[in-house]
Amino acid sequence: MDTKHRILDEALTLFSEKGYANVFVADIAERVGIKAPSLYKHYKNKQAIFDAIIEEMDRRFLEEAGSLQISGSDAAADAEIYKHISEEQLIALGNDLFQYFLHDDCTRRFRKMLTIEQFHDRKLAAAYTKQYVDDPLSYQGMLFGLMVSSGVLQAENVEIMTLHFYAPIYFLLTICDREPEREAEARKTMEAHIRQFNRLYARDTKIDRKQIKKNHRGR
Amino acid sequence: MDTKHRILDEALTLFSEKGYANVFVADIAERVGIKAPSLYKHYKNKQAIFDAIIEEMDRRFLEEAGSLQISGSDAAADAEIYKHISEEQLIALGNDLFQYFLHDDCTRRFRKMLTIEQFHDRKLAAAYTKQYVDDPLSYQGMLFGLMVSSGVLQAENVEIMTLHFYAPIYFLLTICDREPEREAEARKTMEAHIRQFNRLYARDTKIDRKQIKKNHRGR
DNA sequence: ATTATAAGCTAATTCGAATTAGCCGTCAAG
DNA sequence: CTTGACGGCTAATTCGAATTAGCTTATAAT
Repeated sequence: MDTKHRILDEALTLFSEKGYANVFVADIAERVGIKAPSLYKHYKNKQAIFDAIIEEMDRRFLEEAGSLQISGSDAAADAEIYKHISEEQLIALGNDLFQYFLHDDCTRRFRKMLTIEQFHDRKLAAAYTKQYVDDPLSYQGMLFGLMVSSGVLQAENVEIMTLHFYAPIYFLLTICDREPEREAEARKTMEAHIRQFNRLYARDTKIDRKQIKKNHRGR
Repeated sequence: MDTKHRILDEALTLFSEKGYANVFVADIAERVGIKAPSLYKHYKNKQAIFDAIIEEMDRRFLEEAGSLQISGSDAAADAEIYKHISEEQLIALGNDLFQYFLHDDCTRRFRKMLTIEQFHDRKLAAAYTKQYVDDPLSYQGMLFGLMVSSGVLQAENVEIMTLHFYAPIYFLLTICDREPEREAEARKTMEAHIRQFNRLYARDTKIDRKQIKKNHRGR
């Protein structure tokens, strides 16, 4: 009864490496440890395996929607935290994002598969955009909105600020997907990115920083 | 004699839409206006067509290496220009990049093809990284280096500054590749991005701006 | 004029990969 | 005990797409 699930798992691995069209049903079967015809006891055909993966990931995505992106904790708690954010916390946020996207095996393989298949049909394109563009921007935008309104960050256009935070992370991520050996370099770059981001957007000048510290203590 | 070239052109179009494996030799032939077997008078087989595209684009890329990214003019001239850059020129630089990447039909189709095929073999991965990561960063890094040393921009880490400029543009580009109907929105976002980038990185405060203007007149 | 070559076509051929047929063992429910 | 459904296997079958064979015409060089 677990076979059905293992098929999805191995199929996802293969699809993410070679793309749907280059994976043979027999390859998937072999990985699972059965023969190709046996697969058909579990799925109507090859396409059905693909569709099941999409469905499964959709489900998983909805489940995780609450705890989204950031390590544990609910939105309300996040809100409190991000009103008093420090540079180190910002870096932690970036690392969490990176860690989640790169080392959650499921998301990593799924993202690679979508990267390959995104031009095949509008559904897949839309899924990609939602997961890796609109949702991260909207969630992080919310966080940065809080930081701006609580005076931690400058009152610049928040959407662009979010883009400035997220786009470099996304960019580094795609590099790692393509050439995993560049991950260490990418991590360093990301930390430098966030430190510089913070330097640029934090309420500036040494005087202002003191002001902020006062504010913090005051609460 | 032109057929040979038209085959590459139509093949590139199809590969960029469906990926190599999903394109039939007969599809390419039909587009060209011949029958499938006739293709073999020009190329040994399907793979050879793909390889020829890669070669051709490599060649084209080397040719354009001089006039790279930016509209006309050689590096020396660029150097002079970018010592005195204004916000509007920065926006023009972004627009040029965008225009080139999105609306040069060849690069657009080639990029989409590489996006689909990048995980198939290290050669393709390397080509992608070179064209859309390392080369743009190194060229733009050179420009920003000039701007920093001539005092137009703040003395922040230039590599990260370049990342902050380019990553959002790359990000918007991938959105447009996937969903071309979002291009207008992306262009607006890009302009806002560059204005905010400039606000963040330009030698700041009104006093400083005056200082820069003086410097400009002085030369 | 003759011939070689280039470039096209139709009609095979080949071959690989998805899918189907039909058989078998296991095991839980009755 | 036996039966049926579940999940696996081997041996077809099917089918689609790449490639090859072999013929034809046009054109350019000898």
